[in-house]
Amino acid sequence: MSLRHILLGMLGEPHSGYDLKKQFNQSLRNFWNAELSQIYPLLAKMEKDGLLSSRRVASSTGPPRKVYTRSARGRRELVAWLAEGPKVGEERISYLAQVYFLDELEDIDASIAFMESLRAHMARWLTSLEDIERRWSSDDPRYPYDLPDDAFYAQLTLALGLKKVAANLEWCDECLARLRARKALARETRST
Amino acid sequence: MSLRHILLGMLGEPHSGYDLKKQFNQSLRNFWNAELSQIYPLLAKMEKDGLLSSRRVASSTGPPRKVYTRSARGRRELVAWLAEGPKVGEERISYLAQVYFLDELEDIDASIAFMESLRAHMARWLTSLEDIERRWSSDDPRYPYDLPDDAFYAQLTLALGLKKVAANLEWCDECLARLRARKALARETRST
DNA sequence: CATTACTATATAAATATTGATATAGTGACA
DNA sequence: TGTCACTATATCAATATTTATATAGTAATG
Repeated sequence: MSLRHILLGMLGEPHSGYDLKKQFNQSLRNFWNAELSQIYPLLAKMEKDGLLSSRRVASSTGPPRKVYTRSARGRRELVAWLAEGPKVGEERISYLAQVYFLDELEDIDASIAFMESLRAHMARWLTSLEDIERRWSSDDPRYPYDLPDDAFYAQLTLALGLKKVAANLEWCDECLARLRARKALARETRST
Repeated sequence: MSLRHILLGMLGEPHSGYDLKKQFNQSLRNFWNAELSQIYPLLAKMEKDGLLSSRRVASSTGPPRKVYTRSARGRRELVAWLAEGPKVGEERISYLAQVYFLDELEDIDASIAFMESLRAHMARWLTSLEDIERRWSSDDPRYPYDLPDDAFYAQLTLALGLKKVAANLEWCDECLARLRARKALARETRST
């Protein structure tokens, strides 16, 4: 499991469950997502296990917030996870599984529609990553060089995100070209 | 959930659970993995739900195999999943989460070691994808053009895999260059 | 004929994850 | 005052997933 470790990483600063969910939606989404209904019980369990501590904080905008911070033990567990080395080979990419079985659609136009939709998703995703980059670079004039540690590593993940989404977009275009060629070919074959 | 649909996709041809696991290890691994202990009960459940049918087949190499094939209903469910459009935004990439929190390691040499290990993983991965491509292209002289439907779509996923892993590898090199520059900078700063 | 390696199926227990739903405070607006 | 939108915390039930383990046949080796 990684969510446990991801929360430990996020809780170097105090945050409430609701806070954390917002961070997932804004940036961690790009490599991991979690629902509130998973976050709340996990925070409670991790506190029971001595990895986190919590306190109530009054709020001006709503009910009192329960903010968590990681303990020294929590930090050790996070560091141990990083020290184990990169966890490669556990990736999960649903849309690729779909493409793998796309021949089941029979109708090539349906495949083309699928791929156009995927392309649109990727284009939106790219825009959102570019927005993040713009925001970060206007927040910090040193961007992307000479950043403090946390921003430095976050920038690295963003850089990979940009590269990969751009590769995806290119690939969608190539797929569409090949699908259309295939469609034309099928038409010719039928008419001869 | 997608494993259910992935199994439906794989069971256009009859396969045993053991078979399916081998296919995961060989190629689906690149976008999804599953253990035997998940596959067996799920196959049983899907059969109970009328999505699959099974029969026992004697084997010359070991105990009798239980092979499953999808039913017409199973195929409809697969097609419905594809028709819903691409499932984007559910990706899970553990190693990127790790990079995001790599600043917790404090010691920049530990970060460099992490990234070198990641680079080695990516290099191996790239080799294995290139092997698959070589195998496919020697199996089918028409590769990668003019392929039958199933091979055509499988080839598309392979093409994306190659693109993304290559992008990852490039990115690792850039990261390493930046980490080393950062290390040199830290040394200078300390000595002045 | 004992051991090892490989093929094959399977279950149990523990965890993780999703999807639906409940509850409540605050601020704005009609 | 009612109600809508938003912030916030939380639980339940249903599923999905991982890790460890059990069982057995076949085939080759010594």
